[in-house]
Parts: sequence; C-alpha cells; structure tokens
Amino acid sequence: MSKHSPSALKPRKTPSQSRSRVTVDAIFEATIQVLLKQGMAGLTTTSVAERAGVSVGTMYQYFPNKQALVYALNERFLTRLAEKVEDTCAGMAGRRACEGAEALIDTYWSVKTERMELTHALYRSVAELDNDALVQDFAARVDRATEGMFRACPDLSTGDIDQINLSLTAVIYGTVRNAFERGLEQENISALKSDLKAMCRAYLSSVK
Amino acid sequence: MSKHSPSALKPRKTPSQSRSRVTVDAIFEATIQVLLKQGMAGLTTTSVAERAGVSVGTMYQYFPNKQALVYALNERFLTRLAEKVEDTCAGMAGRRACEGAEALIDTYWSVKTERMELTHALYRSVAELDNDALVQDFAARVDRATEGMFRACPDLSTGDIDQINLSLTAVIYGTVRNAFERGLEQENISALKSDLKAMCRAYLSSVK
DNA sequence: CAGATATATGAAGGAATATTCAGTTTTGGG
DNA sequence: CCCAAAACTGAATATTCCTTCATATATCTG
Repeated sequence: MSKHSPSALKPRKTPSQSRSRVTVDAIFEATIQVLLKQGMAGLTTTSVAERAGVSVGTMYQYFPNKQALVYALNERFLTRLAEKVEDTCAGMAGRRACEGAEALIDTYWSVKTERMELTHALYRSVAELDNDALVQDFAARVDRATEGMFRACPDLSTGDIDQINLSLTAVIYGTVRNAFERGLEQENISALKSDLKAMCRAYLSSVK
Repeated sequence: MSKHSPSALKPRKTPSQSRSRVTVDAIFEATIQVLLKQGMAGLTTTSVAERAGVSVGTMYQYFPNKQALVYALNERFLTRLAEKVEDTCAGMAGRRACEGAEALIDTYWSVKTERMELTHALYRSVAELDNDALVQDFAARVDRATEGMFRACPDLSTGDIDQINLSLTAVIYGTVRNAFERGLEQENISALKSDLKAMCRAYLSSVK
C-alpha cells in the first residue's frame, strides 16, 4: 500500500457479500454523478447517499469519511491511467524515441479525453482535498514506466535520459491539462495534439 | 468590468479614507499569508481577520463574502500577469516568431516563479471556488496579446496564426503549471525551461 | 432453521464557520 | 470645535453538514 494512504483515508472494510459490493459500486457511481452535476461544492454525504439509494450510515461502513471517498475515486482512475501508460511503454520498448513519445501522447490523451468532464472534476477534487501526495505517487510510477521506455530506445544516448524524460512528460502532461482548462473545440484539440507531437519529435531529433 | 464579476463577488465599497485603504491592504496581505500557511482549508473569515488585525465585521464592509475576497486576490495577480505579458508582446512586435516565443516563456515563467508558493496556492483556490470564468477572461486577454505579437512576425505566414498561437500558448502555460505541480528542483526547472524553448523554436521552424 | 455475521437505516448530536447588525469610535470638512 | 459620514467592533445568529450509534433487516453457515 502506498505510503500516502494514512488510515484516515483507507476504506473501513471490504465488502464480502455481493449485496455490499453492489452498494459500494453504487456509492462510487453516485459520487461521480454528483461531482459532475454539482461539483465539489455539492458533494455532501447526504447527496451522495441519496443518489446511491442508500443511507448515509451505509457510506460510513465503507469509508471513514467523505475525503476517503474522493480519495478512493481518484485512486481508481489514477491506477487505470498508470496501467495504460505502463502497457504503452512496455509495448514500445526498443522502438525509436519519437515513436514512444507519440504513443505516450496518444495513450495519455485518450484516457483523459475519454471522460472529459470527469477528468476535469477530478483534477479539482485533488486540489481541494490536498491529495497531491496521491498524485505524486502515481506520477512517480508513471515516470518509471516512461523512463524505462526511453532508456530502451536505440537512438537515444543514455546520458541525458532523465532530463529528456522529465521535459517530455512535463510538456505532455501539462499541455493535456491545459487543453482541459480552456474549453477547446474538438477541432482545435486535435490540431493541438498533432502540434504537440511535432514539438516532441523536433525536440528529440535535436538532442539525439 | 469583466462580465464574469457578478455582484456577489464585487467589492462592497471602495475605501475613501486612508485608514481604510490600509485596512484593505492588510486584509489582502493576511489572506495571502493564511493561504500560504494553512491553505484553502484554513482560510476562514476569522483567521484572515485575526491575521489582518481587524474584526470580521470590517472584512464584510469591503467584501460581500469570503469568496469575493479570494476572487479579488486572484484578479490582482492575473491583472499583473496580463500586463506583463502585454508589455512583452508589445516589445516584441515585428521580431521573429521564435524570439517572441522565447520572450513569452521568460516573462510567464518569471512571473509565476517569483512567488512560487503563492502561485501554487492561487491555482488551487481557483479550482476550489469555481473561478474558471475569471481565468478564462484573463486567458482571452493574454491570448489577444500573443496573437497580435505573432501576427506581426515577418517570418510567419498569416494563414495559421490562430492555431500556432493556440498550440504555443497551450504548451507553454501547461508546462509551466506542470512544473509547479511536481516539486521540481531549481536545476531541473531551468533545464526544462530551455528544453521548452527548444521545442517552440523547432515547432516554429517546421511551420514557417 | 437457528444462531452468527454482515449489512443497512436515519434521526439526533455536534462542530465549524459564514454572516449580520446594533452600537462604538474615528475622521475630516466647515 | 462640532457633527455627519466613514470605519470598526465582535457577540449572537443562522446555516450547513459531517459523523455516530442504537436498532432493524438480510444473508450465510452448519
């Protein structure tokens, strides 16, 4: 378990019967829906319970407090993201660096775009609940994956891999997020994406 | 006044005597300090008033509610940022595109870096208080400035200026923010900055 | 089917804190 | 020097919401 999961945030108990598994799923789903419809401000224990069709007490059987609920939700999504990135990086091992970078952009972009609104809402929830630590953990995990990928590139000298990895990921993740913050049209988004790829390509051939 | 400044967020009254001007300044300063020391969670009307050395009631003479206070604070900083960017863009009119881009990076970076902690705190405060509208307004303002700059570049064909402006600014602003979210060392930061410049240069010569 | 375990309920308690306002003090112009 | 306007005070109010727990219901196991 991550060092950034103090007991105050850990699930209280794990469902053992199928009934409760359904309940927990409903709670997660309700959390998402409330987050989308009302934002963090409207995310009260009552509103979530109501939407999930359970009583507040039930929520507290599985989550020690409201914060833990949002924490768990973010954990779910970050895990999914990390796994996808890891898959991509593994699949690109040994390919040229710019191919790896492009694949990384595609993967990251598609995961974040898949559920735009939710992604946006989760970004904010992290800021509000001081869940940076959680994000940092996942950033480190994803960084290991991309670093490994770049380290295995035949066309990259091993010297500056750390910095190359840092710069590429900072630019990619930053740009993706920025694309969310502005409400870009689909047309602009895809142009931005291909421009981003072009920049990464150009950068890589300059440091090669 | 911006269309995104509903009366609920506008200052209640403007100080006329010098005593109250001092008071309002103290309130702003206190807000910053509390934000830095306690974060958004600890930013209560009481804590701000206490730190400012005034009573809560005084705060409410100038700001209709807590949100308005943070709103005003963000407005201050965004205005400063916008002005600096506008200055830079005006100063770069007629220069080559990559020079303009580099100057933009330097300006934006230095404003954000000047008070790192505060910048970080303000980023979060915006997310928490749903102040996107405010940010969007300033983004538009800054965008006009950069677009003008690029439009005046002798080495850029006028056709794709909009997209070029969009892509460059998205990458630049996104990367800067990402640099804050990770707790990068000064060394990595400056390497990242020069890599970012390299990418922008390379991108511009590819579309020229 | 009976006891044991797991799950669910939701009213009541309680803590935090945003906001008001009636009364007091300070300021500056005439 | 005086008084109207400006500024300030802070206890009291009002609201919002998280969290608990005693009780009830459902499910499982032997």
